[in-house]
Amino acid sequence: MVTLRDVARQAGVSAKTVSRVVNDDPAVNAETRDAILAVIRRLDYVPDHAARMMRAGTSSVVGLMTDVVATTPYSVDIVRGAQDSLRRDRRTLLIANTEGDADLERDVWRMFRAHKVSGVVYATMYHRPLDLGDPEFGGAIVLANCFSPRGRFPAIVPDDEHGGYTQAAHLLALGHRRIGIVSLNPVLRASVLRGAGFRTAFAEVGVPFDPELDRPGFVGPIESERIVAYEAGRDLLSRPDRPTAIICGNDKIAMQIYAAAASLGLSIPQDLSVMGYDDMTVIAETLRPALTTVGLPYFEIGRRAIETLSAGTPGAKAGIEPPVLVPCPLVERQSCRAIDG
Amino acid sequence: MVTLRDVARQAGVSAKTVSRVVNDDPAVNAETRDAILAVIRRLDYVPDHAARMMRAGTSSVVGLMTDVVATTPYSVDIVRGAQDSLRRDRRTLLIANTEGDADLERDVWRMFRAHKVSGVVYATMYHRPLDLGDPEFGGAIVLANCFSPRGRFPAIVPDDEHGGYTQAAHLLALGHRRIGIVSLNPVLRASVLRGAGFRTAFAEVGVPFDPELDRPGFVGPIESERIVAYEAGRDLLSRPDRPTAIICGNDKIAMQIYAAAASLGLSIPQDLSVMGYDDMTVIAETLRPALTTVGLPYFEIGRRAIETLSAGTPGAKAGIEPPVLVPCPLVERQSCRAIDG
DNA sequence: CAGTCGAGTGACAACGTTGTCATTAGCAGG
DNA sequence: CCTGCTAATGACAACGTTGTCACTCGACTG
Repeated sequence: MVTLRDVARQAGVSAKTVSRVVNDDPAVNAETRDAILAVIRRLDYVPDHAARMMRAGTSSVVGLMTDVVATTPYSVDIVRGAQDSLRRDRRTLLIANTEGDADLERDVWRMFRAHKVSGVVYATMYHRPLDLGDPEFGGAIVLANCFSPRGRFPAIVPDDEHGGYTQAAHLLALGHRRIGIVSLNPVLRASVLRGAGFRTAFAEVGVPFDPELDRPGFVGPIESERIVAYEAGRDLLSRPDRPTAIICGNDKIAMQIYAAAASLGLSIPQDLSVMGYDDMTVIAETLRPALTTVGLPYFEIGRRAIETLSAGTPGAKAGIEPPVLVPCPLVERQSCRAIDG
Repeated sequence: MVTLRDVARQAGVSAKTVSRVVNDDPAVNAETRDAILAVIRRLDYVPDHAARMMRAGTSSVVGLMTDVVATTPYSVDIVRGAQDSLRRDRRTLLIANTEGDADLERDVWRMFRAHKVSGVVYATMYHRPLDLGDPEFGGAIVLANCFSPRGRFPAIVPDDEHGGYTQAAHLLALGHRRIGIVSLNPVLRASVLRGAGFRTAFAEVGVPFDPELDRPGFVGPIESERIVAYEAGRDLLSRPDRPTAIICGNDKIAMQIYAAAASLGLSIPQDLSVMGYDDMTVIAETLRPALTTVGLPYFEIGRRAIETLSAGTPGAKAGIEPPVLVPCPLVERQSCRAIDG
């Protein structure tokens, strides 16, 4: 292994001078610097992270803790977003997931302490409140896709309310007035927020919100919920005054609405416009016609989480700060069209 | 920060003795050990990773390098599998992705060296050959979901050939004889291997392989390919001698086959059995009827990769060793049924 | 009883880096 | 010429841990 001293010996300078060059200390003669850089390249010297970390008392590694990665496949974009942001200053990501186990979580905090990570992002795989307890962690903590009830930690979450508004507003702008809703499990925060968004949009154009047209697409306790969007869709679409558009709680629901429409001989978007949520490309781009939907900005959430960390919130905040809301963009494809006449 | 010396002082012993306790060295008096453990718990002492790493010259961290995480959402299960295996010996995962950029990849190798990772898993997001060049990395390297052309590194890959065999054999066992195929982009290795699997299964029951019934579901260069499974499906299903079952290259293709069948008034599984591949639960469990498919064992691949690392292959192997094949299990749901008569 | 052994423990150095402080040379101002 | 200054560099210690070696103290062997 090539060390600072090896480089120093080869370059005929002291270790400290090499250290200065490595750390971009301006107090080094230009010629000396060039000579040392040449030796570094020749020997392919890489500074030892362990030694730096020991001296510095902190490391260039950021911890990422997740609950369950499996549930929504695209939520890993939080990880990609975080990495994208870290790469710029050559920092890296130490990842651990807790699988929802409290003991494991405590171990992970300990491990993060052992590694002297400079900060921790706690990311959940669906948007929810999170009580972090007291992690006894010295560095900064940022929540991604979740938020602490009393606002103790900075949090970055998707703007579900505005996302719901976007769904409804787009269909209303296309002239739809009878709009069905097949929503997420109502226990989910996202479901509640989006509902509020619908209502705002409906109210803005003076369309009454008809509870008859609002059905849950999932039933049962979360984690073991069952999707019933197909039945809900058939039900809505069999009504004499069937809706001309359906807002879905996610793209899976939309997928079943497509099937329900097909089973009743209805074509999308001629007879029915469908609006999804999540922008799971696997579904949205594969459906025929491709699905117009609202995206979950996971990548951006991950990126912002790291930036918030770097901005340096030292430890838990005493005051209450509301979560940062990241907008959910409309992704237009072919499943919505303007209503005739 | 609580150090070994703090614990030692509190317990009235030397630092070395505490070190022994922390490292499960048996040469410590039982009472001394208990006393020290009590102090450790009381002070919540966590051994400093940096210092250990510096002494040891290696760390308990394993590097995971990926090309592009985004493409297939479930391939992140490789990460989960790896973590599952690492957790047992309290090791952790340092993750970096290269986004396919060679410069970035070189940086990542350097970073891994700086961190003295004990080994590296290189995971690709679809099954493909990978030429690693000469990473100048001292530790063990294992490939996951990819393999080096000359077998220089141990590799763990899905057994696509047997997966293809499984798809065909299951339908043949149900009595199907006219079986259509809508396959992956033929440039993919998986596509070739599975094709060989089909042929074996067909040959075993003496059914001729009809190239007329074999259509690509994707066209165009990879990364910008276009899915045409819907058209391929309608085409196959409009034939006078239409197949009674269709084998799909993945679950997205299956999804379009469902749509194609619906557009022609055919019901699944009464009129047509459909067999997927990948077991993307988002699709397979949401389709009506739920999709019978073959799973990609990403979790297991990740787990085995770590185990292979731990088994300790020191550096690159000179000899050629074939990749380890992990079976792709049949996941039965409701989209295939026995043929009448 | 002297010598040997093993169990238990501690002193000390070393890992690679960087902060602190000291040192040198060169130069401007008095 | 001396003082005070800056730019450039180096000597040294310290970060927290653990391997090496040495030590003590009973117990056992011959």
